Order: sequence, then C-alpha cells, then structure tokens
Amino acid sequence: MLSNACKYAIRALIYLATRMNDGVKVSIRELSAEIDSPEPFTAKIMQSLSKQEIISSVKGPHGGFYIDEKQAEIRLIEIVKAIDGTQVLTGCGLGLKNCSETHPCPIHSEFSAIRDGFSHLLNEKTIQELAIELIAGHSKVKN
Amino acid sequence: MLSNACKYAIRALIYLATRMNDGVKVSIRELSAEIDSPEPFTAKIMQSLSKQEIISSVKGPHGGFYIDEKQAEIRLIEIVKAIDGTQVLTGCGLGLKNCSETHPCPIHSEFSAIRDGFSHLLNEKTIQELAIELIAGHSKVKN
DNA sequence: AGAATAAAAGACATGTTTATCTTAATTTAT
DNA sequence: ATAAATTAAGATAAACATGTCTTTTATTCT
Ligand code: FES
Ligand code: FES
Repeated sequence: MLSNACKYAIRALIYLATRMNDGVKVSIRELSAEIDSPEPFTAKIMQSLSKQEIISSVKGPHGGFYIDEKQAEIRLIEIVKAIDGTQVLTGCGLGLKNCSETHPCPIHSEFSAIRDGFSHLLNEKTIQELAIELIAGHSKVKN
Repeated sequence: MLSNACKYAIRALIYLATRMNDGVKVSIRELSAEIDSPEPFTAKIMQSLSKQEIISSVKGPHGGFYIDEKQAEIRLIEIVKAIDGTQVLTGCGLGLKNCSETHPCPIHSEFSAIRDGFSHLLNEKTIQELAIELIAGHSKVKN
C-alpha cells in the first residue's frame, strides 16, 4: 500500500508531535529508536521532509528534528504525497494505465471505493490528533 | 497494493476464462498482447501459476495456456496468495511487525477496516464472474 | 523418425527501493 | 577561536521486483 519510507515517515512525525511542547529537539538516533526504524534510512527520509518544510530541523549540539504547531496540523495525505506520490490515491487496482468509469477494469467499482476510503482516511487524520491518541497510550508507533 | 506480477496474473486469468469454451489454447504471445503486459515476464508468472495448478498448459504445436471449469471457479484471493502472499491481507498499515487490537498503530481501526474490505472483495470475486462481465463488454483488461 | 511449435527452466540484466557509509556544513558551548 | 554535536549531502551497497534471453523439454504434425 504505502512504501516503507512513507510508513516510517508517518510514525516519525506522529512521534515528533508528541514531543512538540517539551522544547527539546529529537536526534535521529533517538527518533529511529522510538519508532523501530533503520537509523540512516530514517535520516534520509527526515532530510527530504525537512527540505519540503513538512518538518523542521536544526544542526549542532542540542539540535535535531521537531515540528511546530503549524506542521502538526498537516494531514497524513500530505506526507504520502511528499514521499510516495499520488499513484496510491488514483491508480487502477489491476494496473491499467488509467482508472476511469469509462474504461473500467473488472474490479473497478469495488476497488475504487476501497481506494477512495483509504484516501478519505489519509485526508481526515492530522498528525496532531494521532499524536494525542499516542500520548494517551491508545496506540503505538514502536513494535 | 498488489505487485505488478499479481495484477498481470489476475488480468491474464480473467482473459483466459473468457476463452474457456472455445477449445483453443492461448499462447503466451497472444495472451500478453491481449492484456498489455511484457511477454517474457508474463511467461514467468504463468509458469509459476501452472506449477501451482491454478492454470493449465500444454506444450507443443497448438499448445498454450488455458483454464478448466474447476479453475475458473477460484477466487481472486487464491491468485494473490499464490503470488504476493498474505501480507497485504493482514499487515499493519504503518509497518508495525504485527497488526493487532492489543498493540494498534495510530490508524489501526480505520486501516484494518479498509484492508478487510479489500480482502472481502478478493474473497468474493471468482475469475468466472469477472470473465462474464468482460465478455459482456462491461470491463477491460487491456489499456 | 524428423521437423516445427510452444511451454519450462534457468541464467542474465535492469531498475527501484531500502539501507549504509563517508564527508561536509552548521550550530552551540566552552 | 576551537571543539563537539548534529543534520545535510552524496556516494556506495544490498535486496528485491521487474524484465529479457537462451537452452531444454514435451507435443504435434508431416
Ligand atoms: S480501472 Fe481499475 S480500479 Fe479503476
Ligand atoms: S496495527 Fe497498524 S493496522 Fe493494525
């Protein structure tokens, strides 16, 4: 469904949001430990998101990654678009070049409904609200 | 969602089902042309399905691939299991090692519902019923 | 029997994703 | 200023998926 990179990214951002108000930046080492992800690979992903201004970072001692209030309000779909693109949101379930009502594959009507349901989920959820659930202990981002 | 190999396989099997009763086997050349897929790669996939007895084949002149009445009754989920395995049916949407109610990721409840909806679709649809729709011109397996 | 046809099998090649390593740049603290 | 910490960037590597090519085997037709 989503690439590993994208899954790590979402978990990382939700975790960062839980640390938003403690005034401490999170190092890549701590972050990857907290979400059970490979450290250098996660670093690459964070760098890309930082360049796209989806997260913030500062170098040097006591530096690290963090997100601000504005960034905590983004929805999952923005992260997915930034990393995996839109194919997962619009592509045909059986790999036809274009998905459309006028040239439907054999499972078009059922699949497009499911795919649109997934899009809706990504569209609704903000990082912040998922972080609140994580803080409350109702969910996990670590194995 | 599904691998390319699996998408080609499903399209190929639905096409084969439309040719079930004409008594002619379908060569890999014709098959890949009819479903717009790379010929040698499709051959590999068909070989694997043939070995797993999901389709049938005969070598030699007038040989090719075909499916019999029994094989036309299989459901999409059998093809998916044969090629991609069960991860797409049971895996966590955010990549946690195990998906469960007791250790849920932040989108577990919504995602598992969507994933189960997809499983349900794969579980319901038989090759044969999708072939009937294809014959009627209500769907396409070619771009 | 021999020739032709077509799948089966296995080796090979390419591309993409995932992952790691090394060096550079930046910031902070002393 | 200097040293230490930490991200940024780029090169490299490993794994996997995708795609192709070549040889072998089985079948059919003449
Ligand atoms: S055409 Fe296949 S999902 Fe729409
Ligand atoms: S734990 Fe992530 S989908 Fe169930």
